[in-house]
Amino acid sequence: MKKIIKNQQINWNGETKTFQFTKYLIENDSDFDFMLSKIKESNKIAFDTENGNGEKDSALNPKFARPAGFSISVNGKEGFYIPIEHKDIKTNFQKRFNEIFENKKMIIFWNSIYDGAISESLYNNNLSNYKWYDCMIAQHLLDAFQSKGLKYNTERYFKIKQLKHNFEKKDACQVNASSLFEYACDDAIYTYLHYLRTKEEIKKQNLSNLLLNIEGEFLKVLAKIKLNGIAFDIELAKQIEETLLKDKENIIKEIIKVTPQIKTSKNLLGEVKPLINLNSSQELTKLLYDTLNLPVTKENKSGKPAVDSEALNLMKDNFNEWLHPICPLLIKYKEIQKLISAYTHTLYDKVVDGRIYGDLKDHGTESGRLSAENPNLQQLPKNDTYQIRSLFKSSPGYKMMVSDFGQEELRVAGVLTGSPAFKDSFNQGKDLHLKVANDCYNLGIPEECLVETHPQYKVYKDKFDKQRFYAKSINFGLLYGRTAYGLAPQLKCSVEEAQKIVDDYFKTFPDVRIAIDNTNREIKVKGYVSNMFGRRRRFNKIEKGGKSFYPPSALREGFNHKIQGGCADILRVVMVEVHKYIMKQPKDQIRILTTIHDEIVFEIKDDNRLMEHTKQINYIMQNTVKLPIKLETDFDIGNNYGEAK
DNA sequence: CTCAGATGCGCC
DNA sequence: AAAGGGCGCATCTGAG
Repeated sequence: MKKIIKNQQINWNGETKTFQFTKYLIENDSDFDFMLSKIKESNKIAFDTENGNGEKDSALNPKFARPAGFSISVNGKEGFYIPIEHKDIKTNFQKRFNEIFENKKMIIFWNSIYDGAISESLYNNNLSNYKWYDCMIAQHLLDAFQSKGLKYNTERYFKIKQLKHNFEKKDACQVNASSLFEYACDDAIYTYLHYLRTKEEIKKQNLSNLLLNIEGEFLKVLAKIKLNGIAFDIELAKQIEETLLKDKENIIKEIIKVTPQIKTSKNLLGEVKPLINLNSSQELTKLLYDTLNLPVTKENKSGKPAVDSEALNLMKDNFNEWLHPICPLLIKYKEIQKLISAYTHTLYDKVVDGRIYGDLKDHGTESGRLSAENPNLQQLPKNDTYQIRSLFKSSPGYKMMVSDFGQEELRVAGVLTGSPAFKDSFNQGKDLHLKVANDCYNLGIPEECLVETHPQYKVYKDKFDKQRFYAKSINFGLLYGRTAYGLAPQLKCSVEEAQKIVDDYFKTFPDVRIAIDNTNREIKVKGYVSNMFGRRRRFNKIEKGGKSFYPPSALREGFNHKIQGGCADILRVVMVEVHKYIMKQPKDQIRILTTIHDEIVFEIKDDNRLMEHTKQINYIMQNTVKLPIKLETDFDIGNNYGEAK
């Protein structure tokens, strides 16, 4: 058994201390038995894996990676590396994987989604019978601002640089275990040390329940989702791409036709090409405002004339006629160009065995929401003419079922403010926006007619359409901290009139004003706000002119955090319960494919239990988190994401 | 060449 | 003092 002993100075609780680290390479069964004897007393174990590229995809995809080996530590002093497949050694230790976890209660990870998925995919044990403590998520709950890498945080907190290892060809399997094991052991050792470092602080900040019982369980669901992937229709994607490219060429021709000022060139095939790059906002600025002399309808963030679709859309005269025919054509061009660049080759390049394995990140946002990447499935266009969503389909023999919470943020806002108008509306099936308009502007609509199923409801809704629109604007503005200044353009009125509308609103619903003021006070006194699950969002003061204060954006973000972050944690709790239900069914009966903030996407076997599962899942979504305002869901079933909404 | 910032745009 | 919260990503641009 190879062994490395090192004494190293690290920062521990603010003091420099000398730690002795011992790192072992497990080479045979007697080494393995020795390791088991060394770890048997502990019920917690830090765990990390090293993997090579599989035949189909990179090591970063747990479904297709190849196991190189894994490392463990039960005390932050000794680390063991258990090799599986390396240039210099190949073992069958996969078969002894489960022995390592005997008598253990908690697994400590740095990025449990990955190592949890690897465990299930490559070691046939998804580790879900144990508690999970993910140090990366702990770190995120304590400090959302800083980077979340293990090495970065080791250097930051322990003031020591972890070993670097250059994987030849980026493939751990092609490296000798004898040269890799010290590096690999360090990952487990430092993961354990980060556990020791974060756990007291987590407790002190009342984040234990959130981290261990909510996040810990939810990460198991995310690991499963990662392995599931989602089926993608490559053939259809190529068809759509062809149409898009053809439409783009036609639009360009039209643009050239109506804008003779654009210089063109002919290539060898005789095709006419514009000499302007329509994707360059800089060149568009010159064209629109210098060459064509169009009026500036909107400025971008840095005060320069905007050339986005919104600016173009405003280039109309008093009779609502376009000031120049290029405007609508450019709007169309931008839409097509966006779809081509984001949803054709970039998507089907990611397909492995017919599926896309994107990432849902549990630590990507300050508000507690999930973020999605590679690709970002949270921003697939909706109702576009090219039907991009239909590219994502259910597996053969399955239906796609999508269920989303209706008006979730407004409901949580109602809970937060305790406003009877909100509670009353949602619990009795009333139209909240019309109810608010009725109270605010004394419309005199009988209360019972506000119920959406009442025969007179539609009549009143149409009659007071404008007032309802005002109320709706301000209800949604509430979620984002919108002021009269921002509300005015939307309501097409002056700032003074908008201010009057806001004042009327707060006069009618004082609870809302109080909730906002309380949040403001919370920020000033504590420097952070917490949502209903204890998740915090922290704020930094700014220094200006000798004064130190929280910027106005902090208030908007703080109030929004309670709502948006509250919804995000409701989703976590709900998905954990849905996942438990799924685990009780026969294998692969139901799969969670992804989630989009207030929506969960499933595929369910297309048999006689499809509707039963659908109803059960929706029941769980509505009833797991009990609030004074009930949660409701809507679902759709189809063969692809376009059909299932 | 790489990289970061700006711009713009898709979604909840 | 700013003037709507939360994201990811394609593309262009200029700097090094």
